[in-house]
Amino acid sequence: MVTRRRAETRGRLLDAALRVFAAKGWGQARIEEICDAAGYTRGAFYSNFDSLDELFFALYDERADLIAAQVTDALADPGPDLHQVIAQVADTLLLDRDWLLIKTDFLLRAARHPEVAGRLAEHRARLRTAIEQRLATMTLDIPDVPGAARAVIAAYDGVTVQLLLDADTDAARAWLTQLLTALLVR
Amino acid sequence: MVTRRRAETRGRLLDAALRVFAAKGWGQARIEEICDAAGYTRGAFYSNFDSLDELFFALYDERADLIAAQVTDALADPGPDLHQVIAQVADTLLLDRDWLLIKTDFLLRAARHPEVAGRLAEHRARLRTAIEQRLATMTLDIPDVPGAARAVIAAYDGVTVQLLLDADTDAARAWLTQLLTALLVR
DNA sequence: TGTACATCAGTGAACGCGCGTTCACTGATGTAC
DNA sequence: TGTACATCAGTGAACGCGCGTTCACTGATGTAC
Repeated sequence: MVTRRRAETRGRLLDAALRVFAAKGWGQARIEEICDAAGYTRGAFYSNFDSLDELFFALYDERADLIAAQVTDALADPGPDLHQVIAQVADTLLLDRDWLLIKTDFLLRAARHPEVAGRLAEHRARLRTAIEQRLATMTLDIPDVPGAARAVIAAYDGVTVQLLLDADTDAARAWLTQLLTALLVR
Repeated sequence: MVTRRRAETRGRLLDAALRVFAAKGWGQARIEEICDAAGYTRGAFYSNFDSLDELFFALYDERADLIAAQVTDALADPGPDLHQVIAQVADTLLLDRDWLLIKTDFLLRAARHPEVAGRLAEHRARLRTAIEQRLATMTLDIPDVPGAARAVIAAYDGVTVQLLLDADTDAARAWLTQLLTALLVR
């Protein structure tokens, strides 16, 4: 049984980790820094996690679930208009620059350590499936739905790079909307 | 004056750094590991560079110049056919997974440390300009050339993510070709 | 071309700091009566 | 609801390893004659 105190400590450590990992990046984030940010000493960390990697993975899983749920949610709304759907996707995917930073750190880990790649692949597959299902129910004819879904993901990844560089979320959303329109509206 | 010996050592350290940085990533690459890979001891490193960052930046600048020159070169060839140009761009940009890994490390550094972002922005601007110039001379009418060039970059970035994950260069090229065709051929 | 000398480039042992990890401890939390 | 006790969660000092950095050194390279 997990006591309330324990769950709270774990939660605060995860929240602090999100901020510290986003700011410093995996490999530069220090255990003590995360504990400080969460208001604990290092022992609290070792009482809840075996290693920074475990914390990083827990954090990734937690946020990936959250994002996937948000996207699925946004897409479940049966808006009849493709432009509306595109705007929804753009808004939902580009919410949080901190998450994009962490996700990119994770991408690099997956690229360098194939045994880690599964987690990321799964998350991407979930997003892709949600998008596919939405595209399939559009009134518009999309000849190659799986291809179109992959194109949406590629556009998202491409715009992510730009957003990481210029930190202009509004511009990124407009840009993603424009790209998706070009890709999906023939 | 830089002696031949010195230039060779520097070159070997840069070559070794490319491999080690690609394999381990910035932040995990150790000075000793790079020196070992280059066939030197740590003193050689300190005789040629002040810090790992300086080496990393030197490496980035060197490769960025090389890639920019290759792209400019490939695009200078006045192939009359858009499809041909697209294939050339796809082949030239997705040559070297090691470079993509390092570039993505650099992207994250730039995202977290704006004072570093200039170098990357400059490199991207060079690529974009080369693409713009090529698109402008096409016989086809492209209504928004700067926008199309940015779309090419976004597609490249998006496909890069996929290539980092699955390490399938051929698939990535085919995929980039397909995306560029969808974006440029209306 | 050969020799002698000066300078330079890379060596590798030594030092020390940052940080991960451990552990005896204490105050907080939950349970039994 | 109050008290006594047991267990648990987080504390923080201490340890030690990995690795960045220094520096006295030596063999390599280049120059002068």
